[in-house]
Order: sequence, then C-alpha cells, then structure tokens
Amino acid sequence: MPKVTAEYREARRDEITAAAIRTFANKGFAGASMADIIAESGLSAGAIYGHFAGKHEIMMAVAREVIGSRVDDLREFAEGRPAPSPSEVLSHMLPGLSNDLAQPPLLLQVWGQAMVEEGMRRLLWEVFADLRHVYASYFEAWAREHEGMDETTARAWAQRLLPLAIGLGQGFIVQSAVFEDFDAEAYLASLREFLPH
Amino acid sequence: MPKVTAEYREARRDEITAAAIRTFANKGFAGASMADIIAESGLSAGAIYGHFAGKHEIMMAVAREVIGSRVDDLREFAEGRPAPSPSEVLSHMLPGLSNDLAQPPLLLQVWGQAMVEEGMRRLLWEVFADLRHVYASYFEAWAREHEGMDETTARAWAQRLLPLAIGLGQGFIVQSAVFEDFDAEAYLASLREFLPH
DNA sequence: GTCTATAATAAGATAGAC
DNA sequence: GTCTATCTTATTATAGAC
Repeated sequence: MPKVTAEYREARRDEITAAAIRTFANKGFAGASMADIIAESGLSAGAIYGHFAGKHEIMMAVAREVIGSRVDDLREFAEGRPAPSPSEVLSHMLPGLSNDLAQPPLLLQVWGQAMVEEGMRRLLWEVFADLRHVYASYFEAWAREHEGMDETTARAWAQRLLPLAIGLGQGFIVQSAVFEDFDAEAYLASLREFLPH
Repeated sequence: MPKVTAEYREARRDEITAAAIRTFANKGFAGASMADIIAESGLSAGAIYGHFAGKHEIMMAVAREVIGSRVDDLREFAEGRPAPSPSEVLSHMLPGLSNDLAQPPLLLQVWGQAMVEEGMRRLLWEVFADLRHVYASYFEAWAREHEGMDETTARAWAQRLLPLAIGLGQGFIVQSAVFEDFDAEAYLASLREFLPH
C-alpha cells in the first residue's frame, strides 16, 4: 500500500524533472551535479533519491520529456482537415520547438548523450520512428489528394522525401541552437519555396 | 630555446589528439577520463600535461580537428571546373564525413558540448561561417551559369537556399550518427531529386 | 620530456533521525 | 517522504626523480 497518493508521487517526479531540465539546460548533462539539481528543485538529496534511483534515471526522464513532446502535438495536427503539404507540416512542427519543452539546445545535448549511452539511443530510435510514421502518412495523403498519385506511387514518393524532411527539421534544430542570429522565419520561407507545397 | 624540435612537439600533440579522438568517440567528452586518454595514448600523465594544459584544452583540439576537416576539403572541390549544382556540392561534402575525422557521432558530441561551453560554441560559429561562405559561392556561381540569373538575383537565391542546404547536411549527420540502418545513398538520391540540380 | 606516485577535490549515493 | 550529515569513490592535476 502506498503511503501517499499516486498523484502526489507523480507531481513530485514532474517537479524534480522540471528542475533537472532547467539545470541541464544551463550546465549540461555532465556538467550538472546532483547537488545542482537538488538546489534547483528546492528539495533535499533524500527527497530526490526517494523518487529517482540516481542521476541516470533523471537524465532519461528529462530526455523523454524533451524529445517526445513535439511528436504528440504533430499527431493531432490536421485531424479531419485536408492533408497539409510537406512544407505546411514542417511549418507547424518546427516553430513549436522554441516554445515547448523541446528546446533545441537540450535536444542537441540528448543527441550527443545518445552517442555514448545505449539507453538514450534506444529512446531516440523510438521517438524518431514515431515521427517518421507521422510525417510519412501526411506526405502520402497529400501526394494522393493534391498530386493525384495512386497509392503505390504516393507511398514511394513519401518514402523518398521522408529523410530530407526529417533532416530539414534536424537542421532547423541545430541552427536555432547554435546560431545566435538564426532566422526561423527565413528558414520556413525557404522551406515553402524549395519543398513541395 | 626549445629543447626539442617544433616538429617533434607538433607530432606528439597530434598523437595525443588522435588518442583523445578515439577515447571521446567511445566514452564521450564527459565520460572519458584523463586516465582513459593517457592509457589510449600509451603515454603517461606527465607526457600529456607537458603538451596540453588540461582536459579542456584537449577537448578543444579534438573539436577543431573534427569539425574543421571537411570544410577545407570542400573549398578545393571544383576548382577550375564548371560550377557544381547544389545537390552536387552536398553529394561531395556529405559522404566524406564517414571516412574522415569528422565522424558524425563525434560531431553530435561537439554540438552538445557547444551548448554548454562558450569556447566550443565560438569554434562552431567560425567553422559554420566558413562553410556558409563556401556553399554560398558555389550556389551563386551555379545559379548564374546554369540558370542564367543576374548577379543580384543569384546572390539572393543562394542566400535563400543556404540555410536549407546547411540544414540538409546537418540532418545527414544526425541521421547517420543516430540510425543504425541509415541509407546514405538514398539520402543523396533524394537530394538530387528534390534540390536544384 | 617523460615517468610514477600522490595530493586535492568533487561527485554520486546512503544512513539514520524526524 | 523528507531532511542533514557523511561515506566512498573517481577524477583532475601536480611533484619530484630520471
């Protein structure tokens, strides 16, 4: 029997995760110490370790929040509406990155960490697999509705466009994280000019 | 007066840097300890610290090697030849990433580190600024020679294409680092289909 | 310049009281 | 569940001999 409600535990976990996100954003996954996270959360070591087994588990929870949040949003996009064009899909997906939990600087850190940690790499695979499915189904629907392709042709066309569309999103993330003067609007305008629309 | 030749010192530095690259590729910037780098180099702590002030200086040397190597190569590309198309430029640039020092997994780590460390971010800015110049001059030349644009139009067109081209390269890097089954050939084929060529 | 041995510190995690 | 105090280990960097 749990001593406190499940809601309470979950709220505490979210609270700690949120503090960890702020800490990692400032100091990086490696540069942030447990003491930093503890201080940022306003709690104590004991409280933190009561909810997470250790730093690694906190990092995974943070990564899950950070990379997953936009995909869920995109899935709901254009429900019922006519199929959006590839450039419309990206124009919906990408600007949300700045507002959301999925801040580009944190995404870059997750990617870097995934190069070294198996568990984080697996997490990335899952999320990117979801993203590819969502993109592909939008592209396929648009190719059929607006370009009059038959199902087989549309599917193949979407599969050819898919890596580029994913890549353009990844490029947007890198550039908005790295370049101080990155012009998101100009990037999206170029997308509309050079991608099928 | 130096006790040994400058060539000797430089060779030792390169040797240490190469060992550090292998170590960081396996364990990550943060996960690799000085002891790891020392072991990988076959030298001793004293020898390493005789050539680098500390781990941070080694990281910067590694980052310089890793992110700079492809830009120099690209600059020499197509000297004298007729202007390559945007998709030809990328088709030359990107496959070299796998062979070169600029391994995608290390690039992702450098990007992540740059989110946290000012010096590495500055280094990235310099290299990306170079890359943008090289890309832009190729695109502009091609637009004039093959599309018959006048200078002003070609320059503006190249500037609009530039962020996407950079982004497609960054996407290639992310995907080849993250996806075990990434198909580089298919990515390049899609580039040729969807980009000006 | 390079080696071995070690000093100094920082960090993750736990123990026991409340 | 949460707090304070602390244990233990790992890590960077240096000292001094050769």
